[in-house]
Amino acid sequence: MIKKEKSITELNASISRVDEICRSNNLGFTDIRRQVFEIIIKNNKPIKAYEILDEIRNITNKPSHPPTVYRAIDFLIENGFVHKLNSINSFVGCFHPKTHEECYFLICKKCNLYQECCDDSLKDRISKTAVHNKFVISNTTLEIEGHCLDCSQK
Amino acid sequence: MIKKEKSITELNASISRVDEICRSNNLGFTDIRRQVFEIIIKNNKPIKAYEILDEIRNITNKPSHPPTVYRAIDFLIENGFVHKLNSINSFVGCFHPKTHEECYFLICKKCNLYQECCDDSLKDRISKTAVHNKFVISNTTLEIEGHCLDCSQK
DNA sequence: TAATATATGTTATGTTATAACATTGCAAAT
DNA sequence: ATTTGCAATGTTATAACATAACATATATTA
Ligand SMILES: [Zn+2]
Ligand SMILES: [Zn+2]
Ligand SMILES: [Zn+2]
Ligand SMILES: [Zn+2]
Repeated sequence: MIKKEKSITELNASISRVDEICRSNNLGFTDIRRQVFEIIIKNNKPIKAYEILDEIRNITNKPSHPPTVYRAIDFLIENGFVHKLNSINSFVGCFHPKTHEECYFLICKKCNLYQECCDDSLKDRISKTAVHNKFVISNTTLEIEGHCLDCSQK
Repeated sequence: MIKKEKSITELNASISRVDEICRSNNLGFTDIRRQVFEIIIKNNKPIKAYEILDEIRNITNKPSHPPTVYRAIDFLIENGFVHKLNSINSFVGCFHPKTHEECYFLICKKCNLYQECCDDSLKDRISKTAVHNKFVISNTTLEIEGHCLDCSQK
């Protein structure tokens, strides 16, 4: 059920969409930010900050440092283009930025593939829990780890 | 809605319950493990590993090292006595160990108080999402950050 | 041009967590 | 009673993750 691969078409669409959003919101989609976004979104699996850093170094053949990557990640997260998976200190691209506030995740421990699962009923249920506790949500981390269909059959 | 304080009675009950569970399951509730558990549960708020380490050093007046604390935490988490909050790299005591598999959390960003919110409807909704995606859950991180009633009124 | 703001480069360090190996203490087997 | 095995802890070192602080560059705009 978790898709094995995102197609080139999907990847390009994602990049274009972010490009478009940045243009129309006057956000500087600079070279570094674009590079980091592409590395994340093309990776297909959650990727770690220092892995991104390694790729940047390979691509540019210049010295790069952690703050460069973390700043780009911060920008991408702030604007909803990328999510952080707190349970595994890794980052994933968002395939539907700006369409909702929160994204929830299924993460396969075996093959590392993940899927955003943002159904409204889940969102509603979380809202209700908050309301019931008179709690005002600012952000939600929902990360479901386990095994995808393929991996649980093996 | 988030309770300000756990009473001494509640704390003692928690410690006794863990003691009991360990005894009846032949788990070694050693001095260090007990100390770490007490520090966590008495703290009332999420506590960080190195804060625990500091407390241990204060209590014992002996050199202590990170692995000591992390090993104790691992033991406590494995047995459901303590939870890790991945979104803030902190640890909290569980006030109803062994009564269910997963615990979900409301965490106030302002006053740092937290609450376990393990209602079945939320659990069911997460299960359904997993089933719908043919996904077998091994563990779930659900951490809702925001403001509690008191803090959102200020 | 000068002033301002935004982004990036660079060095250093802070924070969180674990690997690897030595030592201790206790209990079962010989 | 000694040896063996095992679980827990001690200790050193380092890995992995993240940010502070300040310098430099680049682009807008007053
Ligand atoms: Zn998303
Ligand atoms: Zn899988
Ligand atoms: Zn719990
Ligand atoms: Zn609060």
